[in-house]
Amino acid sequence: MATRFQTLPGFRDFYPEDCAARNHVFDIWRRVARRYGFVEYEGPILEPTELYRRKSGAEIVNQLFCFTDKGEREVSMRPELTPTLARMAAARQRDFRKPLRWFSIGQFFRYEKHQKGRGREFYQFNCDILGEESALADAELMALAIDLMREFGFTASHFRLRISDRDAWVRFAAGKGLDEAGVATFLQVIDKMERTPEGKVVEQLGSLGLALDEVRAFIASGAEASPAIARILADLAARGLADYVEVDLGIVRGLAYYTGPVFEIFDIGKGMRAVAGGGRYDQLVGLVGGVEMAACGFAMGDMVITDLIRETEGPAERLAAAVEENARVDACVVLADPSKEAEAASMVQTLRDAGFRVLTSLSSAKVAKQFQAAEQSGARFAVIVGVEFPELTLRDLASRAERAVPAEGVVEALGRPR
RNA sequence: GUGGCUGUAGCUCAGUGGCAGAGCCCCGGAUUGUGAUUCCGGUUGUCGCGGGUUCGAUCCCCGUCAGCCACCCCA
Repeated sequence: MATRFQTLPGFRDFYPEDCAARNHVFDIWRRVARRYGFVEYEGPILEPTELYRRKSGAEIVNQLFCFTDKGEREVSMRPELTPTLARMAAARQRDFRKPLRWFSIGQFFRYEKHQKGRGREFYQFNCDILGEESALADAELMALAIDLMREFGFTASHFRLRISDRDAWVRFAAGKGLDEAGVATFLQVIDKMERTPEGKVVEQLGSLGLALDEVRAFIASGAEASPAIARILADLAARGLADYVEVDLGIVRGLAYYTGPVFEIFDIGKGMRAVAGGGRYDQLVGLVGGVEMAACGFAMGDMVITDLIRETEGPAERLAAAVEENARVDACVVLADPSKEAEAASMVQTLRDAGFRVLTSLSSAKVAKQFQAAEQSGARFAVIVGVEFPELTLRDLASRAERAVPAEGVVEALGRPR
């Protein structure tokens, strides 16, 4: 037997139904982003490995799909878009009025072990505002993220957007006398605090000269600890989105380059998965592109959100409707008399020109077969072309009712293309 | 990177230390221009791969690869 090929580990085939589901997600990402006045951009899928090393450090290379190309260049399949965005924005920063409101939908690659909600290849929606320091920019992104979820069909009972602020933590740590390295260690402890046994947390904080109680008290202070968060909360409340938001200073997203407010969207089911996340990164454009530019943004991957949609009543129905619509057929033209092949071809073209989705048999199948195919296609109508042409028979495939229609009246008889 | 579970027809899965199975799907047929049901017929397997035990292994053992799940990580 010949070798059976299958996808590489962590890579996916998208059969038509999967592709329709993927496009449903893409459609909503794009629709909501445009509603907020964002414009779409795209970058290269292959970048110099150094671009990611610069941003994230040498150890990142272990998680990259990287290789040496035929020109001896060290290159990587992109694992994320932010460094590319920073380069692009910096390179032509004088060409654009600030703030930039840019979004992108693209495919990314990470050399990791494949598991639920995570593959070596995935699609990600990226949405960023560049050249704006106000916390209202952060709030705008959070509102957009919430509206994405609502557009998928989720409600406040399904998810929550949790807000934190790296600045608040840095001020807290500095007030306790921690140096830069101490702050970094401290933030990692906070990041894992929820999943770490209390005794170990006490020990870790103790080695930094901190007590668990004072850290907990700070987390409990919520918005009072951060003017930026207070501003964001007020803005989101004014938009009527308060129900979707909560302050949780315990949220600390891989704080490598975040410099201010950060946020994540979590599903409230037992999964408690993060479906989106982002924050402010005012230093990164300077680091990568050499031009100082304030920036904030967030990303949402396709795998977790699609899992969540399929598991949730409401969003799942919207997805199913989109998949069904994708495969919809309006009419099948049935050739009942072989001598009318040319007339049938002409009829097919006329209907397609009018915007209908039309199928017809590509081989000389028996009429019974053609009807069976028509029924299985899900078409609403069969248009029967036979000896009586230019008179046609229009058959409603669901009700099985037939009526005679002149050839020139078929487009009208079918109604409007959807 | 660590551990658990699973690999048998295109799909979902039975099965037994002694000839490889079912359902579904797919294809063809049941005479003239109408779909369902039904009936008849048909295709497809290195039983994931490699080794070991055995007279004989799809079955037992070891390894390996792949998938799923949990942990680690998560820009």
